[in-house]
Amino acid sequence: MENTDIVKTLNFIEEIVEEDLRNGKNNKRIHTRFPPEPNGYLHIGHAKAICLSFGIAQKYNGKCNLRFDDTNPVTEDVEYVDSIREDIHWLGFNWEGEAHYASDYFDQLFDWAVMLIRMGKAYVDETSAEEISADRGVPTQPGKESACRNRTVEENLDLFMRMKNGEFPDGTRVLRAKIDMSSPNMHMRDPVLYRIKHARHHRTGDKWCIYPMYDWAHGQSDYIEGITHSLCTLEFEVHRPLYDWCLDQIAEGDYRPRQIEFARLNINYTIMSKRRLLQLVNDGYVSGWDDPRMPTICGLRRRGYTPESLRNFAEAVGIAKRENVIELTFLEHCLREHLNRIARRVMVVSNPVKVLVENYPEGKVEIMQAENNPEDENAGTRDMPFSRELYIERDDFMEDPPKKFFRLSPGNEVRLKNGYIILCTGVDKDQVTGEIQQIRCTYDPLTRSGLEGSNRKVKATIHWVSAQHAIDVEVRLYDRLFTKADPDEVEEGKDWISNLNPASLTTITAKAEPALAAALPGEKYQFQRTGYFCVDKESSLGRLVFNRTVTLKDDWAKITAKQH
RNA sequence: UGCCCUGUAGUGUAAUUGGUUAACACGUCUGACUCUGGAUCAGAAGAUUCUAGAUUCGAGUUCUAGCAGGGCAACCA
Repeated sequence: MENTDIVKTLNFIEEIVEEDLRNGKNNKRIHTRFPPEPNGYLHIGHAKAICLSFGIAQKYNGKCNLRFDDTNPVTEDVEYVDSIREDIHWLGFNWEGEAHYASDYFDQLFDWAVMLIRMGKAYVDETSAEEISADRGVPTQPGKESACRNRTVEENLDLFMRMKNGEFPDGTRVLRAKIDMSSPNMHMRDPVLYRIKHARHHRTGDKWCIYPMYDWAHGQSDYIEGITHSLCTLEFEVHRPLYDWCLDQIAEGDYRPRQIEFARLNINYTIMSKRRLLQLVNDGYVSGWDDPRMPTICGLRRRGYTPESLRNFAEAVGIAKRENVIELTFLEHCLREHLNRIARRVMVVSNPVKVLVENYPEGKVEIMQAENNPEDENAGTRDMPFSRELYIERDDFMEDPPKKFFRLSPGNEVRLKNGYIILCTGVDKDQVTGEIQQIRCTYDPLTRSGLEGSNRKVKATIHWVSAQHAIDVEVRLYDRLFTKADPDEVEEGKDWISNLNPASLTTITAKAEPALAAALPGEKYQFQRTGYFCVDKESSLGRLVFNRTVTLKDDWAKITAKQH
């Protein structure tokens, strides 16, 4: 009776939020944001961040903005903007109001930069990029101050205006903050605030030829939007002093957004870097961003993942600052948990072998009733034709079975799910190759599913389809993209590409029960005893294509694996 | 060698904020049940809480010193 309630503990960010709430900080407002750069597709790591920032807002009655961090026009594109919006909605989240863009704030950011110059805290530097980099020094040694560091305010103002007006070519000048060239934090060694890029921006067009850097844009954007908790991944930890510094220069009053960092998601057998995902696409290792093997949200969607399963995964994985590698099998567990509840069951034989039921009348067809989903009593039933010639899975028969093999073998009985109990009487083999061409059986008419005679104990139940009624479908069997848990673990001279799994996609033609003929793209099924599958977007009524989302757990496979 | 962050079963996350027997989930192993070798149910194994000191009646939690891992030296975000 007592102590059965498991109190859901808070993660460290929720603790901070609740403490801020207790202290009445920001008038008890909670406002987060998700700030993707539109230069690639969202992946499951972003899904974690999305669930966090939107989830915190939901939980504490706050708001969450979507803001495109579009300060670098040369890598960014509207194609990505659209996909990002779609993916967030698909995951089940809605941002507050309209989507925001850092580029919406370019005017304000510029004015603040001018203000900074007037305060003597920023200067135009015409040192080359290489020299600036060299002068910044190394972490263990202080940097060297630029010769431009002590220009007059007037000179800086004039130069900055001319930068803005397009008088200088790309890369010839930057605006730098004047902070501390000997800071142990490299980011405080007079960071670049603006650079010249004569590039067309996807939103502001040709209005600007100078663009703010991340550090000069991000905190200010948070500030403008009234963000209270700005959640980001660990690599921005060292930026926080700069984030705070920038805000202190421009902020009036007490309000400050607060940056909090958490550890990014890593999953074994998986890569998450945008650069590498792009390489997989560009070099043709996968068919596109939404290839079902990709960890992108659109790839997972096409693979058959559900938003629920991804949200549950993000919740279960938790939030902390410690580096982590989640097991891919855990993601799959979260997936199965949901699919088990919602997927309609059907029978599909992927590697068929013919069964002849010798004592079943030729030409006779019976209609069997099959439960659509034992986990959902409202799912109803469907009809399955039964006849004299059937297909079963080749793996479900063994001529000379080992001890723990419970399925069909000569002299043994097996139950055909929703059908009859059959007894194997023999096999017909190709005389030359020895390959089994047909399995001979007899059926017991009293054991039809639902009849009393069927209540007999039989060791195993297998799936089947009626040969004359079955339809051919294309099935794409997907497996993990990499052969190594850590794709970076490579021999001398090789790179992560060499760890790509050559068997990550196998395409087969399978025999499906006729009820599947009307399957529509996106629909999710459980092929009984095999796995979860969804109808691919390339599928059509005449030519069905299924993607294997994930296999069912398979204890038999575990047993056989152990014997080797 | 500078600065910052992080070290808790195989994996991830907890631990009433210094309180006694370190919890939960996944995984692993047993068993039960089953017209999916799925699902479900019951149980078990598995941790010197990175190490060594210190403070304390009491330390996973505080302090010091080490060690290990990660991050930081883009006109990327």
